[in-house]
Amino acid sequence: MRSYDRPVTLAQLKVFVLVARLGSVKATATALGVSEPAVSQALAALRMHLGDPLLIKSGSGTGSGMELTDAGRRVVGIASQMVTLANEAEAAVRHSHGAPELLRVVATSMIAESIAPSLLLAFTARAGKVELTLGVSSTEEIEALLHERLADVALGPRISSSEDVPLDSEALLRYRLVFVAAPGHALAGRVGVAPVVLSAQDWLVDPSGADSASDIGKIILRLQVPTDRVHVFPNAAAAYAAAARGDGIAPAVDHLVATDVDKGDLVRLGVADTPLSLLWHVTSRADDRRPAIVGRFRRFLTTPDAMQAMHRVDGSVPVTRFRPPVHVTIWS
Amino acid sequence: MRSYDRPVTLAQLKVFVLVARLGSVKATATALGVSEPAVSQALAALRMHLGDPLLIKSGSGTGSGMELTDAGRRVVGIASQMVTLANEAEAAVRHSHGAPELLRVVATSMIAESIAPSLLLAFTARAGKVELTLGVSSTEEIEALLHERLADVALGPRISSSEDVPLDSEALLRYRLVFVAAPGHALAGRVGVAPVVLSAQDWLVDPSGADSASDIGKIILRLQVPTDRVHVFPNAAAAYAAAARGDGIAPAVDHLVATDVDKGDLVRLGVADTPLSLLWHVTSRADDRRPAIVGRFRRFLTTPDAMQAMHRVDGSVPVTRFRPPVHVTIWS
DNA sequence: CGTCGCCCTAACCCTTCCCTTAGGTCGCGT
DNA sequence: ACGCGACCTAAGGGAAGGGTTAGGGCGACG
Repeated sequence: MRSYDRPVTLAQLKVFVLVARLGSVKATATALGVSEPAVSQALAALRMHLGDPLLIKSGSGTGSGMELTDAGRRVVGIASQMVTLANEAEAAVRHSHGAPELLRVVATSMIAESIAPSLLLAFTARAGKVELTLGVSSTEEIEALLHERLADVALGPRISSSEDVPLDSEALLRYRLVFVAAPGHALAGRVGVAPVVLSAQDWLVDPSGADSASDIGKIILRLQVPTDRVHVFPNAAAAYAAAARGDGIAPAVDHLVATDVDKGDLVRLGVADTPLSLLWHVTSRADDRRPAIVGRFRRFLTTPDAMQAMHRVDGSVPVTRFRPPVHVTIWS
Repeated sequence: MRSYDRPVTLAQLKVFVLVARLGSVKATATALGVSEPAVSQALAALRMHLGDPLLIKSGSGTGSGMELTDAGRRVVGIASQMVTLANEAEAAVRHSHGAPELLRVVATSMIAESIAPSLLLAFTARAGKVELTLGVSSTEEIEALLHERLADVALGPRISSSEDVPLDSEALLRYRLVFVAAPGHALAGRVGVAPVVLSAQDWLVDPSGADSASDIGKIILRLQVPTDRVHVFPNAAAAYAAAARGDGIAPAVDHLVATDVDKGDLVRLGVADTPLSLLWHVTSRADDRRPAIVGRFRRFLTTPDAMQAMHRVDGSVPVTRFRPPVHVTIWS
C-alpha cells in the first residue's frame, strides 16, 4: 500500500513556460499543435501540485492574456532551466560518441580568477581534444561535488578524506598570503600589528572571504572582524584596487600582487605571522576506476609547463577559447 | 494518430543521480524504500531513452558497484540540477506567501562588476523587503530573457523594441569609453592614432569583449582586430591591471579607471574619436501589467541616491548581503 | 443584450509510469 | 562446483499523465 506522490512532469513545465512566454493558453495550444483544454489541464495539474495559480487572467475579455503571479515569477525561471536541461541531456548523450573527453574542474573563486584560466588553457594545448568545464564554488560545496561525482577535479584548499569515499588530495602550489594596503594606510610600515588592531580595520575581500571554510574566510573569522567591516568585491582584482585606493586592508596572494607592490601602489603590512605560507591543493576521488583524463591532468600538474602557467600573473585567455566560469551551487 | 514520444521522467532522473552517487542499485533501492527491480527498471527506461548505458558494472561479483560511462558523466550533472530545481520550485512556491517581492535583474558583465552591486544594495536599503537576483548575460540573451519574462529588468546597452513585445528602454547613465594602456606603451602620448594601427595591438578585455553585441565587442569587431590579439580576462579589473603592466590596450569606462589614470598607472590613448560617449540603458517590458516592483525600481534609478551609487568606483557590498552573481545562459 | 474570445471544467479514452513478485545471468570466493 | 551477491528481465496491475470533445462562466465590445 504505497502513497503515490504525483510528480511534476516535464511536459507540464514545458507548457507552463510556454504559456508564461506567450501570455496565452490558446497561443500555446496552437504552438504545440494540441487542443486548448490540453494546455489548460496541464496548467491545472501543475497548479494543484504547487498550490498556486502561477498564472492568472489579466482582465478577462477579448484580447486578454495570462499574467504571472508572484510565485509564478519565481517558478518560471526554474522551470525554464529544467526544460532546457532536459534537451541538453539528450544532446550531451547524442554527441558523446566520438566526442572529446570531459574534465569537470571546480575551484574556489580566487583560483578560478587567477591561475585556473591559464592552467587549463595550457592543459588543453598539451592534451589535445579535451572538453573542460570550470565551476566556481565554495569550499564546503567542493567536497560534496567530488563525493557525488559531479566534478572530477577540485582546485582549492586541502580536502580531507571522508569515511567511505577516499579522496586523493595533494599539494599543488605553495603560496604566501599577505595583507596589503595603500602606502598611506595607518598600519603601513608598522611591525607586529596585534590582532585586536586588525579586527578594527576595514577588510576588502573577494567572494571567498564570504566563504568561512576558505583560507581567507578562516582568517577573517579568526580575527573576529565585525561583519559590517567586511566588504565583499565581485573579484579579487577589484578588492586589490580598492586597497590601493586606501579603502582598507586586503588579504592577498603574494605573487599576484607583487607587481603592484613593486610599483608602490600597495604595501605589505607587518602583521605578526605574515606572510602565511599556505597551500593550494588538487583533489580528486581516489578510486582507481576514475576516468583516465583525471590521471593525465594530475600528471600534467607536475610538469614545468603547469608550474609556469600557474605563476603567470596574467590570467587571460584567447577570445576563441573563452568561456565564462559558472557559479556552481550544491545540487542535492 | 499521435506519436507518443516518451518523456524523461523526473523520478527516473532522481534514481539515476542517486545510483551514480551511491554507486549501487541495491543501496539506492533501500534508500528510496522501494524494491530493487524498481530502481533497475527506472534505469533501463532512462538508458533506452538516451541510448547509452550511463552506468556499467565495474567488475561483477561480490562488492561490485556501478561506474559512470563517459556519456553518464555528462548527464549526471545535468540530471542532478534538474532534480534540485524541482525541489527549488516547490520551495519557491511554498515560501512565496508573505515573502518579499522578487526583482530579477540581468546585466552585462561590465555592469554587474562595476555599478550593479552598489546600485542594488542602495535599492534594497530604500525599498525595504525585496529579494534581488543578479544575473550576468550577453547582450543578445538579455533581450530574450526580457521577452520570455525570465528577467524583470535589464541593465546594459539599449534594447530595441520588437514587433509584438514592447520594451521600455531608457537612458540610465552616460559614460565615456576610453582606451587605456601603460604610460610606457608605444601609443601613449600620440594623438589621432589610426584604426589600422590599433588593430595590430594586443587588446585586453573583460568577458563582454567576447560578446559581439556589446559596446566593447562592437568596437573590437569594427577595428577588425585579429582574434589572436584579443585576450579575455575573467573580469574588467584584471584587464585594467594587465594594461597597467604594459600587456596591451584595454577599452575602459572612464570614471572607473579615473583613479588609476590620476595615479599614473594608466594613460588614455589619443585615439581619433575618443572618448566615445555611450549610454547604459535600463530596459523592461512596457506592459502596464508588469509587477509593481519594476516601476519602483525604475523610479529609484532617477533619484540622487541611485546616481551616487552608480558613480562610486568601489563596487563592494557588505558580507551579510553578498550573493555572487550567476551566469545566465539562454533557457529556451 | 447578444455575441465573441478566452479560459476553465467534466467525462471519457488510451498510453505510460512505476510498483510489485518471480526468475535469469554473470563473476567472484570458498 | 556450488552458493552468493549484484544487476537485469518478465509479467501483472493500480494510478496517473495526456489527449480528445462538449459545455459552462466571465468580461469586453458592438
